[in-house]
Amino acid sequence: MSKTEQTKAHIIEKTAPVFNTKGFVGTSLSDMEKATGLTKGSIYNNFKNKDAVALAVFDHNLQITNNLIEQEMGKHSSAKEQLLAYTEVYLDNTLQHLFPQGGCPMLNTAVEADDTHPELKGRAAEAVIDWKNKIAFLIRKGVSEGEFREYINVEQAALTIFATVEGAIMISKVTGKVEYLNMIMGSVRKMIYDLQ
Amino acid sequence: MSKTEQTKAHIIEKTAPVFNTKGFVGTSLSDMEKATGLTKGSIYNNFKNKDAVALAVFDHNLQITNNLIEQEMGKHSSAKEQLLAYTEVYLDNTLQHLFPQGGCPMLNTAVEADDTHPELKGRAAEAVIDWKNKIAFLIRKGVSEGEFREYINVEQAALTIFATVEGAIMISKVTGKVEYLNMIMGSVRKMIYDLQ
DNA sequence: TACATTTCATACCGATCGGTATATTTTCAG
DNA sequence: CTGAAAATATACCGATCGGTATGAAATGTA
Repeated sequence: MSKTEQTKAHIIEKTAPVFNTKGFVGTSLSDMEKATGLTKGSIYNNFKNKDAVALAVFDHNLQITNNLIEQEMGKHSSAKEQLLAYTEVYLDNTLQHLFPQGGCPMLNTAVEADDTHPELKGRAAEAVIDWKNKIAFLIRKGVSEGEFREYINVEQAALTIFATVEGAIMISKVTGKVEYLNMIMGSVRKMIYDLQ
Repeated sequence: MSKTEQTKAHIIEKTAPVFNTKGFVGTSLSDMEKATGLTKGSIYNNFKNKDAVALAVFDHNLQITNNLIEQEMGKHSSAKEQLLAYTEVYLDNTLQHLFPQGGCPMLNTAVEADDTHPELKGRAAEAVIDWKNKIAFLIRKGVSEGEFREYINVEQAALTIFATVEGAIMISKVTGKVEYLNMIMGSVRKMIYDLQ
């Protein structure tokens, strides 16, 4: 790994939590200097501008989330248990441990970039659709393997599970009540069981 | 209504959509000047600072949302139909008409103020709990009137319905797909029917 | 209608914003 | 070990940030 690649990775890793807590407009270059221990000159030698860092950071945060969840899913083989593993990640507060201050990067970016930053919005939209498809794939797998009943509206079920999880994160973060997260996740588990 | 009260109302009304689209940090005083047609001097004669305007704007946006939904609910008397009216508001895009660019103020504020603005976060948390309680109240009403089955975990059901709706708004806004909103709202309707 | 009060605009404040030109240091291949 | 290239720091840019002191205009009451 060349020096440039090292520094790039360093900038991304160190600014990622800042972007995830303060948002894109809320994160200044001086914040980035503090987080990285580097100066603007150095940061701008590795990235074209703040936008470029933000986009790289989003990809990074997303990858962390995806890796964690897919790792948990990998521990199981049946569709039902893999879907349950998805909710387990939030129940155990594992994700909260990875993003102790910022919450879900997908949710944060989607809500902020919505009407302000088309490029980030596009990335967030891709990520959302990607996750919808992952959940849908698992449901279809469960159907074809006889684990779930037939005639499920797969898209609808996948979207609903995903929406409920993201809503749960918002609610529990803003109220500070972990029990809310657990209760809603209980409902999501029931949704998954009801696919049988 | 005195001049001050008129101007205050004018500032709140005109800056409300700006705050809801650009967020708190993303909205500058010059944005507020443009939106109101007033200068800083005038704005600061009516409000202590930007924070004070933002808080008043949040209350205003919340009131608009609440008024609309409660008005729709008022058209019905049974708990089930009142709950369905809650989802109807989003299905019909009525709320989108009120907030054409910004989406749900509760969601936006909750996500942004989360780790950055304790006062706004507090307001958003209150609003979230308030809505959870409103939904819970309706469910309890349905139970006591024999419309819904007994032994429902009311808090859980209320939180789940609310979380799913907010998640749906996020997903459909960022992807630009109204059909996603409609599909998830279909699931919420089913949740309500399943209370019977 | 006179006049004190309040509302609003102008002009300004220091601080910080994102970004860049340039000098200095570090890296690394020959 | 040398020297060119790359990486980093310094110093600076104009613009804008949130906020304020002060003077002009509108308001409302006696």
